[in-house]
Amino acid sequence: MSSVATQPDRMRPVMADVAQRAGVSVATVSNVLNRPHLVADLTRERVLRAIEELGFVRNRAARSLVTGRADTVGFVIVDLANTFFVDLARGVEEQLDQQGMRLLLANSDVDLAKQNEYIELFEETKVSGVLLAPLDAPLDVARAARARGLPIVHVNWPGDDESCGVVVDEELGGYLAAQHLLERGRRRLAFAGGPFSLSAVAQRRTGATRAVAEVPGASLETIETRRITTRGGRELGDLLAARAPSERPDGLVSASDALASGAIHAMLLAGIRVPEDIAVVGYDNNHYAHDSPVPITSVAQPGHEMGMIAASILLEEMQDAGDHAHRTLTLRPTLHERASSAAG
Amino acid sequence: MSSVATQPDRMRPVMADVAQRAGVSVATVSNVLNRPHLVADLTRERVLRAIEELGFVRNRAARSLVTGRADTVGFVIVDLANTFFVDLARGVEEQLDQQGMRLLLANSDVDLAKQNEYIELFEETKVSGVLLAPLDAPLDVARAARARGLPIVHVNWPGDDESCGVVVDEELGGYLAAQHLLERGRRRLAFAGGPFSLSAVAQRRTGATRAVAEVPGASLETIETRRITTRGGRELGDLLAARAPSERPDGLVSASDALASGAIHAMLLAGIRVPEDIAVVGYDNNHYAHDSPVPITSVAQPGHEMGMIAASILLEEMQDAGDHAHRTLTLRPTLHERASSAAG
DNA sequence: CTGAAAGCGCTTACAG
DNA sequence: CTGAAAGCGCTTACAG
Repeated sequence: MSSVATQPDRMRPVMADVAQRAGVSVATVSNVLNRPHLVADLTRERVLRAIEELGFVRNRAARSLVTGRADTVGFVIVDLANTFFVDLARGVEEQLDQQGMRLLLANSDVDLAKQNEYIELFEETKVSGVLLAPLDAPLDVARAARARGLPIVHVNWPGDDESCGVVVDEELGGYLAAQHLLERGRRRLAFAGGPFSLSAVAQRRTGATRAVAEVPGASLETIETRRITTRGGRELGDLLAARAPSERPDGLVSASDALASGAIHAMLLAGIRVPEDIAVVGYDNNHYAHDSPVPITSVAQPGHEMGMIAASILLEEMQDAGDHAHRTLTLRPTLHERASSAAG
Repeated sequence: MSSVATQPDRMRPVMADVAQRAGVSVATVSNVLNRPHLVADLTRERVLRAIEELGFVRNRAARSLVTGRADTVGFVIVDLANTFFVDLARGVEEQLDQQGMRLLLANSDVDLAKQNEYIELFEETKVSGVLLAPLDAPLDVARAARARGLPIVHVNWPGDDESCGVVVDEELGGYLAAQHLLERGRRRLAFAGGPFSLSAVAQRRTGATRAVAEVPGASLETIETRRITTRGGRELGDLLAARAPSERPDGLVSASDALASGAIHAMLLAGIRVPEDIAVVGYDNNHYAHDSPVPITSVAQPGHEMGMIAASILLEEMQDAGDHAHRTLTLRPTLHERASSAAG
């Protein structure tokens, strides 16, 4: 620009610079990097030294332009603030690592526009595949990208005719929670959570209903809450405390640990004993379950395992694009027993 | 491979395909995408239609190979399970969005090897800059990448002669916490946290010491814990409960909310009242602070703001590589008052 | 307003 | 074992 532009552009060295310094061709430099066994020992050492001295870093853009492949996978995550998804990401990374693939993350933050932008970014970047933990909304952008040949696997969301998915059996989770309380002798159960427009919450409730139907004399009432946070839980606890003791359930299935934690807190303050008066089961098995004044029995979703499985399905799909049969894998949640539902 | 490979390779369309279909040259297709004003209306429409019909997606690798630029920034994060860093990422993304830049995340998971791998991955991918929230360990890989011309800004870590950083004043945070307790009339303070090899913990302690030194008759004891988790907190609470009441502090500065939450839990179980017997201040202002049986007064770090600032410094560094003066920006933490330190 | 051509930094047959 | 050459999919001066 300026007339006295003496400042040399700090040029990042490229393969040609390495080749020149080592006194070989670029093909040989490339071979040292990609098929070192083809190169004579002394040549290889010379090239390696030149790379070292120059601080050469290979340009992946150029590399993958030629090979048509990338060793990177993208993961679009609906809500990183939820540690369940961080567990998922860890599982994915562990599986990918074993295949020498790298993982890049994007947080869509429960925003459909962002989710779509990140899917497109990954597609343009030519990652070799995408993992998508979507929000509860239409997936047409993902579908279009898939139609163009980008392998996409759904995580925490079912697949369809043209894609795979890995989910946890939410219905079973609700069933296990209610069944556990019934086994403990509880008969007047309540299921709390909401809004029921969230499919996971609705399915958990369905499971609880099924368990109760199997036991004569048992009943289930439904309490729809506005949210499944600790605040929602405190409102729930206050609501139960305001009832006459005979009108209260003796077992509570809560759609989240946060909700359970808030409810327990409010009930303890009101003099209701947990588990003696009301036994409680939470959902998610996260820190709320451990750190509540009364440790909470909880349904755990296998996040890490789910991530590993989703990653291996994606790898499979990336390899044999031809004869791959799409499927949805459903994992089983497990119940972790703690004080909040101890035998009364 | 097989002899009857009749299955046509599902070819992703490239610019040449679009050009052919639209009856123009690839240069014109490129112009439609990059400088649409140079192209006649009718031609542009024809090209756009061809793009649409073919489902053409631009190859970023090829693009950035030519331009030498990328519109992507990478963020290497030490621990995504800590919501503070998720807040940070949100701030970064917001700032980047305004400049039309995209953000890719990588979780180093408190693992130095991973941190280094991701820095190198981003460098090879030719992102235009990197944000690094590092672990408490040597940064030579980052330094080397910077020396090769990759702009890197430290987040939650100070800069040095050749790099910028954005940090929170940890010393001030410790000072504010202790000062608050002193103002509430507490005189026998304790600072709990650890290990002190973590510089943030050590600095918070230094701040608490300074506040206590300003008040005649006030004392501060230090309790080094093995970790700053809720479990560490319960051990801490048990330890305090085991002492004779006269030997206990009347104010506790805790290096994290998790630690404070665990300690409060254990103390309540032991019949120690919070805040009457011991007032408590936590650190981080995360969910533990809100959701504890006794809501916890806490020192908040401005994660979102920090992310925005770090991103704008990086953008600045990416633009004028020449006359950029490296600096470290220090943000002030704030105290959020809750029941755990209410006036006794 | 449009196109032919060069070139970004690599990898990969193919000769030698 | 090594190198010359073609080409991956784009963008950008430069002619016309």
